[in-house]
Amino acid sequence: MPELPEVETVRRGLEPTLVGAVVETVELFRPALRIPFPEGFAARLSGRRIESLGRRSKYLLAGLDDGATLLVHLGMSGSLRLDGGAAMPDAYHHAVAKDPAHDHVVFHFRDGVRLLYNDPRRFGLMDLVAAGDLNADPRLAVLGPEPLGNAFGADVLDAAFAGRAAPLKALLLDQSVVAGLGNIYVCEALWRAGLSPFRPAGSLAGPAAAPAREALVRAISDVLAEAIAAGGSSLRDYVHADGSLGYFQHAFAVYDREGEPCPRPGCGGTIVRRRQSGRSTFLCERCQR
DNA sequence: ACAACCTCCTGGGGGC
DNA sequence: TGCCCCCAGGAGGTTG
Repeated sequence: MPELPEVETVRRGLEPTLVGAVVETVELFRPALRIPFPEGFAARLSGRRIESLGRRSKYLLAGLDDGATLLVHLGMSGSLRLDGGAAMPDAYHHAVAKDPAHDHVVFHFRDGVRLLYNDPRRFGLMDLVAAGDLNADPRLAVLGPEPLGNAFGADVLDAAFAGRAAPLKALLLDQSVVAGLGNIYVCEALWRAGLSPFRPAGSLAGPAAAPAREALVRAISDVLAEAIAAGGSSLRDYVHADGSLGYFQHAFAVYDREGEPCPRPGCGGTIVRRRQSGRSTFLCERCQR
């Protein structure tokens, strides 16, 4: 589910409560999500103070006071919700849609504060990475640059696209090219840049395509920044840490908008849905080339 | 190396 | 109301 803007929204929602908090106990209701929980997961977390809450791509990274890192990925349908505690507004308890059947992990903190990990499809994962070089973890080591960071730019795309016959969309979904994009934001960024998801990536390499690459970089950065500002997109399962919803889905130009008019001024095209390597792609075939 | 599958899992929605 | 099929925001693995 959650792509970079949703994970970042969750991170920001959790940070004020979690940083400085001490884990009292952890309840596990199943042996595994996408992968098994590591040996002694609950015991290793118990008593640990959370020193930081970061994000890399779609991973949440909770730095612990023993130097280890709790790594959390929400997969397609995972969510993290805070519950309880004196600081929690009453309204919160009404906003949260309770779904105890899929609350697979509950972290208990002081004063009755709980953090619930809910994930109907169980494509998410949690793991503990021992103290040391976090970026050497194989899951993080393969990731490309953060799309909102200084290391990402048109030159990165030039190198990634050169000589590639794969469609543009496939490379933007490749987390080793640029980290954090998923189906929604790739569709949206390509529409903004006026580029077809089916176009061979190699056609965007080289000096002649530099303006198109610049437009694409701008489109990616803009759509992600706007989505974060809107609290992400809530489709099916995604909710904020406080149970409220994002609203960037209302700003989609193409995603899930099959049959609607292309919002580009003067275009006059219609949004279509196409099958691309087993997944849905939304685009306007009139203005995306 | 690269590109095109396939798979993990469950729930919601549409069609009949 | 019920059933069946299709669909879903990710990503790692396998196959040619």
